[in-house]
Amino acid sequence: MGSYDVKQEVNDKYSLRGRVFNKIREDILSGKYKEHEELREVAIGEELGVSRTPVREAFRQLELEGLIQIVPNKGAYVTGITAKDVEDIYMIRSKLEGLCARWATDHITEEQLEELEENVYLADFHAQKGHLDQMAELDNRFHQILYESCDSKQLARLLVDFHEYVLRVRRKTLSNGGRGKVSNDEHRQIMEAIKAKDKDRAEILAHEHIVNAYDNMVKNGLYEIYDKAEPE
Amino acid sequence: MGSYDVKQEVNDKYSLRGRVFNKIREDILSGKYKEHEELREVAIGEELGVSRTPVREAFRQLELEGLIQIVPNKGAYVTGITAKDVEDIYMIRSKLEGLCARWATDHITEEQLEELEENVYLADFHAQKGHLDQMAELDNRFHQILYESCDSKQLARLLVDFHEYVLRVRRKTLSNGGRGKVSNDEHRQIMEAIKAKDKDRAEILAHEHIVNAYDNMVKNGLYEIYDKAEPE
DNA sequence: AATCGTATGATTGTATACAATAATACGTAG
DNA sequence: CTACGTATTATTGTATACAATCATACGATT
Repeated sequence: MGSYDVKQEVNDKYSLRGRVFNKIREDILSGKYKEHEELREVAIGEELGVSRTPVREAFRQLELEGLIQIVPNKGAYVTGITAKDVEDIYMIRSKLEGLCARWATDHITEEQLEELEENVYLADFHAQKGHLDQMAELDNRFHQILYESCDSKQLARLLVDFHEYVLRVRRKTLSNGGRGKVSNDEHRQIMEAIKAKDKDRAEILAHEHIVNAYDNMVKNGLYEIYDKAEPE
Repeated sequence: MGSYDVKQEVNDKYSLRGRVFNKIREDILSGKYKEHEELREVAIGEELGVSRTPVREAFRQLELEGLIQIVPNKGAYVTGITAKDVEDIYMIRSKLEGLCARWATDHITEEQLEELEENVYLADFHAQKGHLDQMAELDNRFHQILYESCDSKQLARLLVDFHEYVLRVRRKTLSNGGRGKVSNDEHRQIMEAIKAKDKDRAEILAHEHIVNAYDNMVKNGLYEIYDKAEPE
């Protein structure tokens, strides 16, 4: 029942092209390539040991994903994420995560629900111990389970994209200790709403969960590193 | 203020690559290439008078847009849209159109609001006359104005994508006379809510507008042409 | 007759060669 | 010294050549 691989069916990691794509993508997300940095086809090709062709194809896809911007006959540049972009994305995500939780309430399997419970309890433990890495891992997994159990390829694809996109920012915020516990409490409430088959409540809680995450981020001023204004 | 070109900034139509991409895309959307049809690089290249290279790059992008599916070393196939895909996309869109109307309420300019009013009145006229083509055109434009006036690149990009995606289906439903008038009445209500700066109402109305459009489509059984089951 | 294996052809994947465009540096004219 | 124009170089855009993979057909073997 409602469960398929949410991770990149497109661009299988084991083809050359897939590897090139994922590598460049990862390098942008991880911050190796800075904002507005120009990416040269030959340089990246040499680094990965391939010719320009696969690199160019990867560029076209990265452009569509919004990670780079290609200006014809000039070059490819890492897109700058503005503060407004971050806000917009979080607001959009909040709506979609709500919808996802609603649908998950209807379509989640026993196994998935159990993993969700387990996730919450485990995260509680790590929160007490202050294990930030495990917390981050469990947080990712929690949302991923929801994406898988909403039983919608379309929605899952969108949310996975946004989730990874937002990692560029979130990578900084999770090291901020305070919210870990609170965030997991919200996870628990969402999980319990789903368990109780209360779609409306699940949707509202999941929606608020993202809004809260954003508010927390803003409060801590964790995204000031990004452009205030539109990049040119 | 809040107004930039919502139409494909990516893939400028005037580069070769952009033209190739848009042409293939259009041919899929228009139904020239049927579902599950295999697209061969050389054949399409010859048809457009270009080599395989630009075609391949376009393919990679179309894959990411979800219009085709590339299986490594085999070929590119037009993706099948299932009935569930259509439903999911409409539900997702309904949420996002709601958000868009909310934001548009805050950021719309005088000029945009005026064009919105004009649009509604004009559409009323054409509805009475039964001018289906003009109705469709005005409907597109109505939503486009909202995308432009929501003042969010991120949201606008998503909605434009979905809107065009959904055209594959909608192309059939607009020829169905009944809803034209009702749809435009809903447009008017949305426009008036925005004019009155009532975000909550604008959001709800825009949301319901899409849900209604979907319900109408289902009622008329206009998407039975699509796969009932997952394509393989 | 059925099945397996091999050979052949078609198609995609990758690399390279060539063309077009843009950026830079330099030299000359004012 | 500045400004303009030209030459040079670097980089992208496109086409083509070659390699790898897959599908098909045919024939041999059981």
